Amino acid sequence: MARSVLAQQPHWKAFASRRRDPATKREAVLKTAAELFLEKSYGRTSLNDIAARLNITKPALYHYFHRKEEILLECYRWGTTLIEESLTEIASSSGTGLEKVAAFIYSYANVMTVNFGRCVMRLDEGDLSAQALEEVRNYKRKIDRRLRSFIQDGIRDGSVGPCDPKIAAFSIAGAVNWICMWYEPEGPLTGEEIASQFARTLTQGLARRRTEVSRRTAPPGPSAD
Amino acid sequence: MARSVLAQQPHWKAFASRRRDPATKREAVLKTAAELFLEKSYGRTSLNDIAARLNITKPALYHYFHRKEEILLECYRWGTTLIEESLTEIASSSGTGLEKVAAFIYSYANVMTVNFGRCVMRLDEGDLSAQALEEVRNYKRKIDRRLRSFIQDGIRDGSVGPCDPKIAAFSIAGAVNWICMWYEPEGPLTGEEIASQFARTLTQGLARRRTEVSRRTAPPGPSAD
Amino acid sequence: MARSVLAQQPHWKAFASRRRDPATKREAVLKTAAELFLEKSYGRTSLNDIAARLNITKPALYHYFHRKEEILLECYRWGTTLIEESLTEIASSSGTGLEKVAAFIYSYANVMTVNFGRCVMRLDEGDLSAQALEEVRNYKRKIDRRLRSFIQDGIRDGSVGPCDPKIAAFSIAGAVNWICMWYEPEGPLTGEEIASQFARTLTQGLARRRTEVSRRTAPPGPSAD
Amino acid sequence: MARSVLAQQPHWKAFASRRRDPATKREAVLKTAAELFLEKSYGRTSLNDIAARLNITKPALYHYFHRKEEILLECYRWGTTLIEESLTEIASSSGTGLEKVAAFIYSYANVMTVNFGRCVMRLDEGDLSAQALEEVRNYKRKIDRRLRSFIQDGIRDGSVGPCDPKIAAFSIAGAVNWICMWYEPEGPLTGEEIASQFARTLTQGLARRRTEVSRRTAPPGPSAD
DNA sequence: CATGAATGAGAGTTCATTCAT
DNA sequence: TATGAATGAACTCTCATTCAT
Repeated sequence: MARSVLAQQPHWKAFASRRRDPATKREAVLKTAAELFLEKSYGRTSLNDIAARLNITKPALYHYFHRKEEILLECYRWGTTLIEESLTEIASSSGTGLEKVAAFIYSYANVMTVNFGRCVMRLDEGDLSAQALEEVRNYKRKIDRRLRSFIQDGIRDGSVGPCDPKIAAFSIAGAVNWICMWYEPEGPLTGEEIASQFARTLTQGLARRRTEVSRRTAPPGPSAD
Repeated sequence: MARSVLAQQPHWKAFASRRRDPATKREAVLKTAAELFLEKSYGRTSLNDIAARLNITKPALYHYFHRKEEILLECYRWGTTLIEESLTEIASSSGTGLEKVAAFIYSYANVMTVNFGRCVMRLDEGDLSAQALEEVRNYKRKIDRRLRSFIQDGIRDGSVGPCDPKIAAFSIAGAVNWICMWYEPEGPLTGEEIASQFARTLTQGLARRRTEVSRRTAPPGPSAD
Repeated sequence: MARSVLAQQPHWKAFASRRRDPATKREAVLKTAAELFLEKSYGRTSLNDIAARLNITKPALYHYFHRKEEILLECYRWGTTLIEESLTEIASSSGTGLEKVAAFIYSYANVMTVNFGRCVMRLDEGDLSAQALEEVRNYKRKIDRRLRSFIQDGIRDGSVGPCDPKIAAFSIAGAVNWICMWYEPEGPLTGEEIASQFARTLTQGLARRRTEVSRRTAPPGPSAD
Repeated sequence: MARSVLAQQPHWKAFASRRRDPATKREAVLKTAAELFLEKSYGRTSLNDIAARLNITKPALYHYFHRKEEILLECYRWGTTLIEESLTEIASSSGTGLEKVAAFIYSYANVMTVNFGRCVMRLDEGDLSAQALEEVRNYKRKIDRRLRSFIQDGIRDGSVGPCDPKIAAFSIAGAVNWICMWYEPEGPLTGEEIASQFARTLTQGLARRRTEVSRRTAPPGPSAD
């Protein structure tokens, strides 16, 4: 199983032939850009860098995007779409609030190991124009609200202990968001491992439980035991 | 109680007179730079921006720093010094591993609400030269090792449940680090509130404890109850 | 006969059309730069000066050279190539040592009246990077060694009187090098005149010969008598 | 015998005490500046460089000179004075034209091994203001005229063979001037050696004389035989 | 479609020079 | 007399963006 991005089809192959789906090429630009933005930040990534890695010339990029910032915004959009998809799935599922939180952590952590997902939380919002910033901020607020509502569900149904949902949501989301800062696709940890461990640590806490038998809230997905 | 930096003496006052303690001026440059770096990122902050906010001209900055990057590195250093101080204090204290972890979270979270502390975790390492990067990375590794050792202490002494210390440390540190991304000095939450809530949420977990009576590991500092 | 550079096609004509041989344009940049470097020195010649004389803008120069110093180094290279060509021709010719020295002076003096040749000896080596300096110095050493070997040939074959070849070479090379300091393409003296007179003065000396009949070592090229 | 400049009293010692002849200090500035101008060129020598080598501060220099260029001009003046002195001495002496030429070469070469003398011929005239340039050019013309007149004397009295005095003067002056480009005070050759060898090579020429007996025009100073 | 060429704006940095103490 | 501080002007270099082919 090749987890390496480089081991996959390199993105510039999409530009090898003149006759190729323009959508495919656009996507190739986006994937390459995301890679570079994560490697060197948006500001230090020049259009030349992107073009060079795709084996095309700089102005060719302008066939697919009007401005540099548009590339950036599109990266955000792909990333947020990924998150959105898993969130709506969880919200519609049944279970206790704590179970939903655990599911949230698990699937959100997974997204944070994918380039587009990492972009959403890692790239500097200051590079977005006012309008684009609005869009992205809205989106992030939505995620936050979802997580808080899961926690409140849990408080209500008794699966979550008493706490300030706002701060609790910040701590959980922060832990997961931070994954995008240290995760390396080539590294020793798989997304699965991280996701399930995070789900357990954050819901159960570090402190030893009185009785370790009664864990009703196991993380979804492959059990890490 | 003025929590706002802007409510304090504005930094440019340090440059009001020509003969003034140079150390004070240097510090004023640093504080202003930190502010701007957090507002707009290092890359988008020009020396002109810093100078303008201090009511001086760009080349005047070169009396206090040799290169722009030196300002950045110095911000990192002030921030890491803050962290270091509280860390050594905790390490030398007695208590269970879990208590140390809680103390770590509490005091680290507080640092993350101070500009220099925020710089350490929020600014983009890619802006540092190879050598400076080495220095900063070393420092961060040290923090991570400390936290892991506290967790291992806890596993040994039974205060912490079984877990992978590496991933657990990542999740806790991540949650706290992320504070620097959303915390606003002007915002509604004080550093204290955040710190104590985080310490509890992360050590005790979200899930309701079987019996809420037996919490032996209360966070240090003012109780948030 | 137009000896003036300015009377020729002005270099900026190469930039009249957008699609034009890039090599031609690069060469035009180089010739213009050489002119300016000789007029005002490298340090006082700004990229704007060069661009202005070519009727283009400053950043356009970066299509042809990566750094300002690269322009300088390339001037050196064109100049040294000119010298090299004539030197290898002489070295392979037959004749007494003195004849070779005379031929050296003659052809070297001619090069010193050409802009690129003048650059080699007139421009300040301190403007070169360490690596480029190495390259240029190597080259100059080679010239010096060649001249010394001709003199030693002459001492061996009896055509040159007894002397320290090192100092003799310095004096001859110095006289010729200095041409680049006073020669003006627009001036009254042609390269030919200078070259042949120099060849005779330096080989025969100023002092009147016992018998002016037996000059076996006439300078090559058109006789100046 | 310490030929090294550095082995002498370092120039900054002149500034060790507050009470010191201002003229001495001015001279120290000048000597230091000359050193640096020769090492790094005028353009690359900053006032800070000069001040640093003298262990004083930059604005202190403005007590002795009004503008940077004034320092430069003064270096030229000290140098030209040195040349002037020896020239008038020679002109007033009796002897054949060739003897005067030889004496000229000998003493001029010696000046070219002294820092202020080197400055005159090595520094870039383009750094002088229009007015200062006029002054220096005038001076150089005077030297040239002197040398030409010696040669013409020689042609008239038969000690010099037939030649174009202008070009002959250029070649001789050039050879000597060039000394300032390669001479190193720390190097293996003394000024004396260079001067006497140059005088002989340039007057007698490289070619072997029919009879080496009849050299009537020996160089002045210590014989190099 | 695609590209080489060109540009305008702006960055960090250096430095001679002046001001205020 | 001497100095630390400050400035304005200049320079090299980078880059997103547009034009012309």
